[in-house]
Amino acid sequence: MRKDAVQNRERLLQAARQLFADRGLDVPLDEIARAAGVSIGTLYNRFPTRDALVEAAFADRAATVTELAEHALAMDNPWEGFVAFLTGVCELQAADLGYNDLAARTAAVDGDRGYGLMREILERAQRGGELRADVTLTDMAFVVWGVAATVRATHKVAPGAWRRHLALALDGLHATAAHPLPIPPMSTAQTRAALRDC
Amino acid sequence: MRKDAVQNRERLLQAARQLFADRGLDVPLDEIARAAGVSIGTLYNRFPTRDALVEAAFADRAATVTELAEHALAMDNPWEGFVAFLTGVCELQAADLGYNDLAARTAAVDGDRGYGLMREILERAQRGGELRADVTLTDMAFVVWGVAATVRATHKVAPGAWRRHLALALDGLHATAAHPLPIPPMSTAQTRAALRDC
DNA sequence: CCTCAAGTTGAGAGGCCCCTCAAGTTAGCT
DNA sequence: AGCTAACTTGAGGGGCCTCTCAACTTGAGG
Repeated sequence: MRKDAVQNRERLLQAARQLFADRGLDVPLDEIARAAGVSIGTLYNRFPTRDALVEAAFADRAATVTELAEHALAMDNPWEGFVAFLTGVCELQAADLGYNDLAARTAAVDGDRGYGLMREILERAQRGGELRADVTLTDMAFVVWGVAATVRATHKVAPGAWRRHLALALDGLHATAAHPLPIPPMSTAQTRAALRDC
Repeated sequence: MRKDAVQNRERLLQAARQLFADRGLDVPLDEIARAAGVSIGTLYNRFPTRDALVEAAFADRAATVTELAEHALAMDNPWEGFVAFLTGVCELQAADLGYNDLAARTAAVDGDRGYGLMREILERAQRGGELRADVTLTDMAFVVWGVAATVRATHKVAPGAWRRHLALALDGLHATAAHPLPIPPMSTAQTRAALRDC
């Protein structure tokens, strides 16, 4: 790849990250091109689809989440690790409307990457006895969807409100709170499908 | 108003209710007109803005919610009343993607109407000791936003999944689950503003 | 310095949606 | 039956966004 192409790619990614962060994943692409000081044609040269751009813009996050997960597993108290992990992910969401949108389409079940770690975090916390035994990995989607919705609604007027939402959700996941759940968890296939359509 | 105008209004409302229910609040208006067998111009004659149409289409819901609230207050067990009310509202959301969208912009704090009843339901449940004492009316927005997000994501592939989400949320609202919350509740002004921008 | 593959450009076609308004139609009164 | 205010119509202008492609420019190897 020619070096000017590399540079343009980098500028596009930076502009995209900025605009995604400020306004969510559906910023017009021509605005990103303009912000990058590059023509719309170049944007399409470097990133043939919006998804390609989004993926490239947030490529680093997978590693970040993995770090969070490892850090969580390194904590002594399994429940606190669980809480720390979810809090960490939600902090990423709250800090970036683009990632907030993306997380809602990606949550939890992305078995491919470091998310296998999430299963460990969850199961360890269950073995520790503080996380209720009847929740599944797929239930984590509810947390992410919920917090994502709260972040979207409140980021302007009450940033940080999601922390209260998350705290309430976590209390609902604590073993001491457990009442029998009305229906079985979603299958991973269902969850995957649900994530797909936003 | 001329009787053909009345008839067209009615047809439009029916078409709108159907399409809103199936596809959410942002169906193209011309599609609604087409489904009603009427021109787009007529739609604009009857309903000058999208909001006017939405409001008319869901005018009955306020009464339904009030009924739910009264029914909840008539229950012996305050907590069960609280649960029944939230479940009822969420059932409305799950049954109609349009109302699901609308609820997310309307939740809880709409002091004007029968929602004053919601405050009663909540406070009664707190006095009863089963609803944690540190939650506020504004916290109900988290439940509605969360369930709305889950309904949107899962209605096709796992309808009913929201019941599990709601059950977990409710467990988090139960007094036995209460751990200190990290931040104070949103003010009603904040909540109102948050509801405004989606 | 020359060359050409690699890269850039931006106007424009196309899609979707909103909203208007001048021309045509009709209900319902007299 | 005639009249008029009320109503309907739908083509069309406008905005916004996506995506393409023929013409142009440039980096870098020889």
